[in-house]
Amino acid sequence: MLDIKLIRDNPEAVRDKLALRGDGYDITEIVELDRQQRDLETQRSQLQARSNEIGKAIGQKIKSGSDPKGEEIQSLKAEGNQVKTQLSDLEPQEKELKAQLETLLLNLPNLPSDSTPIGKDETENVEIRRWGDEHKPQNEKILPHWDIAEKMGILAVDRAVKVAQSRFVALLGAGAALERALISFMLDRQIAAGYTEVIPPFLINSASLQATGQLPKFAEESFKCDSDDLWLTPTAEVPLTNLYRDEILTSDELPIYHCAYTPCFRREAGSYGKDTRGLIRLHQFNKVELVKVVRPATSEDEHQSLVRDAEAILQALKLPYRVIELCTGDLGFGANKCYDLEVWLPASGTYREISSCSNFGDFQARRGNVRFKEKGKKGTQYAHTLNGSGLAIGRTMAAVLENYQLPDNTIRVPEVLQPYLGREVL
RNA sequence: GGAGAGGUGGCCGAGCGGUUUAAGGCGCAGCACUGGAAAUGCUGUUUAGGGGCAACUCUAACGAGGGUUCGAAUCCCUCCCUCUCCGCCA
Repeated sequence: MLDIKLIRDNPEAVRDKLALRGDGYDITEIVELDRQQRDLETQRSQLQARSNEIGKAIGQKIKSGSDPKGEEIQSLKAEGNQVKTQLSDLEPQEKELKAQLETLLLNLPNLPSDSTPIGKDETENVEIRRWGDEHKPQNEKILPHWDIAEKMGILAVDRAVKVAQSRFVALLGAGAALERALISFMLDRQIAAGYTEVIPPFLINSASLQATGQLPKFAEESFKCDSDDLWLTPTAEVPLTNLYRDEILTSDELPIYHCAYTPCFRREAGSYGKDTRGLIRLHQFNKVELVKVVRPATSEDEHQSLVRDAEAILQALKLPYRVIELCTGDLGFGANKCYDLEVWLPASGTYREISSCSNFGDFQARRGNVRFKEKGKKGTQYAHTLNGSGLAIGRTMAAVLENYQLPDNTIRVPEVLQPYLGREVL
């Protein structure tokens, strides 16, 4: 959520920044509603003050022996009633304005950072660096990961669809073992890099989803448990960031680094027909996520190191990848700056997103009321939140199945995974 | 799921219709005392919004939301959460 004071004081600057994301964001109504709301608030609090005076005066007069039925008190009561009538007229108006304002603000995306490249859509994203060209497999007859997996008997698609529906899979035998090895490996690495592991709830309430930005705008992307105010987690970003919702942290608690393995559930609405085969786009997938809660002054550096922590996994697995910086037109709703890591998938000859590392600034902290207090300083400040995949497991599995494929339809196990799997070939 | 008890400031805990402007304690910070410390004393110690250049000032908040009243932490209703016992359960 953007700071209403920022919008109030610099509407033009906010407008210009939002325009970099594309059309359709208008703050005119927000500015106007804010003005009306403050007018009403001033009136209301003056009436309230008078009402408090009257209440206090009656109390004192009764205490000092006045007749509660006497004329003096009766006329005060009459005035109290009159004030109350006026208040009961203003209050609902102000409430309504506040609710409208809140809705508009919740639907407004974050402002892109000054350093985010300007562009209209994904075609104008910027490649920052590339790693591991020397590890790209030279074999030209590499099977897509779904073919090799079915040949190996480690992936059951049709049977999983029978159990759930399309875009669900089951892993068997070495497939399940590889998935589990990847999870353990990634967690171990990120813990060694300084992240504290968390196993959070996988069902999440609405307030949490609103804080991180999935609600209200993107309700159709998540699975909801109908009879409860609970949703299946779309990413561990939500439960991890929300651990600190409505808290005032002390400055020595920051920075907070968390990593977590969770399954992730997404409806993938609007992507019918896209990536229908394999492990790329599923309603349920596993992910190891990184989340940071930091001081504002450090968040840009923390963002860079977060990206490096995610990259370290790809490097350890010797999977070729590139780092893309998203342009203003492709930036996610809550991010002010974002890098995607894209892994090389040789069967299709493309790079595919395997991690997305975003800096949210105080956008989520404001929605979720995550604040901290600097020792010796007055008042509180919003923390900055960041997160990134470290990494998406299913897509990593796909990348391993393709980049480590051997001509005899077996898979060489990446060196760093061998201790987890106890073998060199699957 | 059944029965009961609760939810008050950073923490403990009193208050159960009117100087509560939330007692008292603990903790924390500053000052005094001290060679230094402990102990002691004094002072201070929430958050958010509005107005003001500022000093300051008004409003709101006692789990959440409604209601009764001139006035609600206190009474009524709904919901959420915690604890205890019983049942069920990995």
